Amino acid sequence: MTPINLQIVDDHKMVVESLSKLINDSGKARVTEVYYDLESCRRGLVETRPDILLLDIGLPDGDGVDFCSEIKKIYPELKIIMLTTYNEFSIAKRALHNGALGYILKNAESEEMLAGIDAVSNGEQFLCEEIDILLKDRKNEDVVWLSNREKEVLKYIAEGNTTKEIADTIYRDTETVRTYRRNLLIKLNAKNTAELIKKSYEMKLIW
Amino acid sequence: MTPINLQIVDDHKMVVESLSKLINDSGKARVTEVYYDLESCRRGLVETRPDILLLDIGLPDGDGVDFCSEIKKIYPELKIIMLTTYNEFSIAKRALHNGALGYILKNAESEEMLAGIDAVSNGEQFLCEEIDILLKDRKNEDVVWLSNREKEVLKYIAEGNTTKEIADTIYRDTETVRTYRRNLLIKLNAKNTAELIKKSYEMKLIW
DNA sequence: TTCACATTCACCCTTTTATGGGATATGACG
DNA sequence: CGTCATATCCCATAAAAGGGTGAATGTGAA
Repeated sequence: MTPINLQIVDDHKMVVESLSKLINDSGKARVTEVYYDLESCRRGLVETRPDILLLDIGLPDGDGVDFCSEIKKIYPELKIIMLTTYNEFSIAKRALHNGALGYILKNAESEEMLAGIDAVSNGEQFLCEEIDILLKDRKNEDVVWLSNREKEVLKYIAEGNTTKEIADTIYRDTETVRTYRRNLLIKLNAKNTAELIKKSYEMKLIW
Repeated sequence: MTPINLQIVDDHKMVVESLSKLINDSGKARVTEVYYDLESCRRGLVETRPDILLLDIGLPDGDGVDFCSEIKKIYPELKIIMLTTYNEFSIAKRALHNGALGYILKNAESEEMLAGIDAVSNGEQFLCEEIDILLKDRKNEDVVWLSNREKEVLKYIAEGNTTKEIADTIYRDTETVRTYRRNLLIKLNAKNTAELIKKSYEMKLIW
C-alpha cells in the first residue's frame, strides 16, 4: 500500500519543519510538500495531488477557512484537516461547513494528529477532543455569516473610518453604510462599535 | 561539557512535542521539561534549573511578556528566548525590556532556533532576522505604556460599555473616564474607538 | 526640589453613532 | 411563483463620542 501523501500549509516555518519531522518519523504519512502561504499552495496543488492537506487559518495572504471552500471546488476528493490555535465555535463550524474533514487544535496531543490522519484518510470526519465537545455543546447555535459587503465595511470600520468616509470610499450613500453597520451590530450581537470590533477579532472575522 | 539544559513553555502541545524532538535530535540542547502554562512552569523551575527557557506569549493563565520580568527577578541568570507568532514592535521591545535575551518568531527557520540557543547560552542577545530588522528600523520609536487605569478603562470599552457605564463601575466622574479615553486615543494614535480596539488587539494590550 | 506623569474633574461645542421606523430592487432557491 | 437574503436608499431623533482647553491633586524619579 502506498503511503499517505500529505502536505502542510502554515506560515510558521518552525512549526511546519518540526511537525513534518514528527509525521514522517511516525510512518503514518509522508510529507511531500509544505507551503508558507496560500498562493504557493494553489500553484503546488496543480501538479502534486496530496491525499491530505493540513491547513492553518491565519495565513499571510488570506484566510484558511475561505481557502477551504475554494480548493474543495477544484479538488473535491482532497481531505482537509484544519490545524490551528482557534478553539472558537464559529470558526470550527465555518471550517467544517466549507469542506474541512478534520479540525485539530495545536494544543492537542500530537497523537491526536496521527489519529486524525488515519481517520480522514478513510473518509471519516475527525475532531480533536476539545472541538468535539465544543461543537456538541453548542450544536443548535447558529454561526455568524457576513455578506461580502458587510465584511468590507467591517474592515473599514476597524481601520478607523467613519460612516461618511466609508460611503465615499465604496461609492455608496451614507444611509447604505449605516444599514450595514446596523446589521453588523445585530449579527454579532454587539452593543456598539467597540464591542463589534472586539467580537470580530475573537471570531477571526478581521485580522 | 554538559549539554545545555532547555525547557519550553507553550500551550500548543503539538508544537512543543515536535519542537522538543527537533531540538533533541539536533544535539544542541536537551529538553528536560515542558510546561503548558505559567503556573506549572513556576513550580517546575524551583527544582529543575534550566539554562534556557523557550517562552510563548499567549498562555492560558497569563502573559509571557509579564512572566518574563517576574522570573528574571528570581532567576537572574536564566536565559529566556521568547518564541512566538507576534512580529510586533511593541511586543518585542517590551519582552526585551522585561529581560528576555532572545526573540524568535515561529515563522523563522528552525536553524535560527538552533543558532539562537547557541547565542544566548553564551550570554549574547539573539533576535531572529525579521525582528532584528524591525527593531533596527524603529529603534527611535517609543513603545506604548498604559497606566493601570487606562488598561482598566480600555478593557471596559472593548466590552461595549459606554463612558457613563464605565464611570459608574469605577466610581468616577464621566469626565474622568473621558480623559482616559482621550489619552488612549492619543497614546495608540487611533482616530476613534474602533481603531483603538483594533490597535489594542494588534499590540496585544487586550485579549 | 523641581519635573514629569497619573489621576481626577470641569465646560463648551461639534461630529458621529445608535435607535426605530420605513422603501425598493435583485437574484437565488425550491 | 412566493420567500428570503442581500443591497440599496430615506427620515427623524436621541445618545454617545470626540476636540479644545484648563486645572487641582499626589507620587515618584532625576
